[in-house]
Amino acid sequence: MKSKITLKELAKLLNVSISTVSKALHDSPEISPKTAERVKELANLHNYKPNPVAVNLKKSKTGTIGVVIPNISNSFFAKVLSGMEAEAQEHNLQVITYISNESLDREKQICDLLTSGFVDGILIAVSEETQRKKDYDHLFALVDYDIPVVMYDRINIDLPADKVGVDDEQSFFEAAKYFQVKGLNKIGLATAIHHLGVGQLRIKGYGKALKEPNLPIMAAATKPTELRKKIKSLITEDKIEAIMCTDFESTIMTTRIAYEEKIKIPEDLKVIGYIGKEVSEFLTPSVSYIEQHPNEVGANTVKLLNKRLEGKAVSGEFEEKIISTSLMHLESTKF
Amino acid sequence: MKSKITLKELAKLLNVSISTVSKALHDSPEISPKTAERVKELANLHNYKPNPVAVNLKKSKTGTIGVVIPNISNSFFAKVLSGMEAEAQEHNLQVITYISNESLDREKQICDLLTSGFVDGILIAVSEETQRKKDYDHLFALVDYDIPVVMYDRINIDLPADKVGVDDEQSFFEAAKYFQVKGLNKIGLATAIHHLGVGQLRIKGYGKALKEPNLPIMAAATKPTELRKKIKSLITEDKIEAIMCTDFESTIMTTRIAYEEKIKIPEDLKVIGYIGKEVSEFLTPSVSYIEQHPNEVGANTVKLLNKRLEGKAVSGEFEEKIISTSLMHLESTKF
DNA sequence: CTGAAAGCGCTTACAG
DNA sequence: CTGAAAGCGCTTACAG
Repeated sequence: MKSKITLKELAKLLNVSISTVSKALHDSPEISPKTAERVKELANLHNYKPNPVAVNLKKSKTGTIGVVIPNISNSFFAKVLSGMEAEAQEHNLQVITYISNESLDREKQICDLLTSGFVDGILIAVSEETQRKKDYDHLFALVDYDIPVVMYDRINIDLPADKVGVDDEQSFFEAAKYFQVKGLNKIGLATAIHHLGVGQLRIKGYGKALKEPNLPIMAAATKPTELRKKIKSLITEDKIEAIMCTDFESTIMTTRIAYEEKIKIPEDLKVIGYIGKEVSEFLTPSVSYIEQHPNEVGANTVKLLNKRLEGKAVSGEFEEKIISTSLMHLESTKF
Repeated sequence: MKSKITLKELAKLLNVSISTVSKALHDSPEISPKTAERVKELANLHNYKPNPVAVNLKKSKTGTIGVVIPNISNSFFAKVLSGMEAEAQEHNLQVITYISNESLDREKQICDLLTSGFVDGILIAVSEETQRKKDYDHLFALVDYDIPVVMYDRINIDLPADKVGVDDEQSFFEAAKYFQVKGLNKIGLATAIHHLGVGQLRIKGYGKALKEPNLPIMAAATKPTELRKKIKSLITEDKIEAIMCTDFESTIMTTRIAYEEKIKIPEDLKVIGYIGKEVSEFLTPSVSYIEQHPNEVGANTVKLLNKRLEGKAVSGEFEEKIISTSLMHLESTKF
């Protein structure tokens, strides 16, 4: 790499000391306007930029934050990352990504790596496997290490850390209520993520809305073939009038099965799904969905971390921020 | 943050010099086995890890690479990033992400930031706007700055840099040939990315396969409403027998229009699209697609950069690696 | 107003 | 075999 000019070299060219150059560039009042001018001019000419590694060593920080993402192909997380990146820019933080691929082992590796001092703080959504096995030791290790941690989205772990979540329970409570108000009684639910905290919250919201004579009717399975069978049964045998899907897989599988079984959406079956706008809008028919505002989730996560990094948060006290969802109506809920 | 133990502190505890500790931990032959043992034991006890910022300052590098991503919600790029991250781990490189949101201005900002020394090398897929306006000055500035750059996916720019691309042209040539062998004559193409290099390559491949009496029949538009009208015309008026779609939008829009127009896929219309597996498999019907092996693209991009960072690449000579695609048959190409 | 010195935490050539 | 010294590039308290 073309060797960048350093303070030392600028100092030599100007026949002043390194301290003077550094102070001049920082607009220190100690420096005479004349010298400051000279220094800045030459610095500009040579396009001087302080070496961030040196600055960080001096300041005992890294200027970076680590983001642990379970699955970047999940468009929710992709958008969360985008929101984080944008917000991080505002605070001059660089975002280092670590992808756990929903694996506990990988997540542990990453957490171990993160204690090496690569980052000033950590944003994490735990992996599916972590939640299933309820193995949180590595997370507590992180916190014990006194490195600021903010959990996002998958936050139902009793960890002393800031958290940013989505109002999962409320979203499905409202969705079910919407159907009830419209006079529907047989409202089903399909889920492939009942083992995840967010899935459980969504199911809980649905359950709260359903009281006699509206009993919960659920299809829950992780294995696609299993789920398919159960959803099919809901649609064809239980003859539900509406279905709420907790995740991408169950949503798109539901539309698929309805198509195969010649059940018309929305005429015979209303559908609300957890699915991104880009896909939802193009489905046939388009599927009404819960908008989770992932950009907001990402931005708020970085904001909480930054607050802590800047020492504006009370040590030992933690914030929990919940982002409200919006129910977006497309064709699949047309009455 | 709990202050991590340093070499200095270890040295004091052991009553030896800092140099000795450092050498012992690096298995230097200069150090007696006995001392080495003592040092390592205490280091382990205190879970000593060298401060990466200090090490990097010493070695005049950052240990990080910057990845510029046009749009992380595009699942192709999301998977590329995943491949990069995995490969970077292998080489002990941290991946810093920068998302340009397909904006030229943002891309310029990022490139400017990247010359500040945050990263050792850069992986970039240029934004749509950059390609449209053919404004590449900031990219040349990067190269002139002597920071290693590897372009990926969108590589049709005459920049002296390593490149990793997808065999876009060949993919559509083969797809068209497939239809021809099956005896189809009226093969259409739909595209929302004809202004992008990769789009042009796909169209070119399609065009090469089509010779009299099979004339190209194309629907090309960036605006959704415009594209919709054109695709509809292809399907209903030109009565094409097969359609090839260059991107997610045109693919999913095509299935949507076919559904609305009651044109049956695959009976009346065969479809091949550029679309990810996760969505494709769940569409109704499922859509045959071009698999681009994004993980491979990502991994190879990092490999090329790493080769250069390690000084194993010849300065002034650049490699171009093309990843072959695979045509994946699902329901939409059933004969 | 300017500069010498110390120091962030490490590595390594050199002296003993 | 061990340690003092220099240095990576910067910042800043202190002396003059």
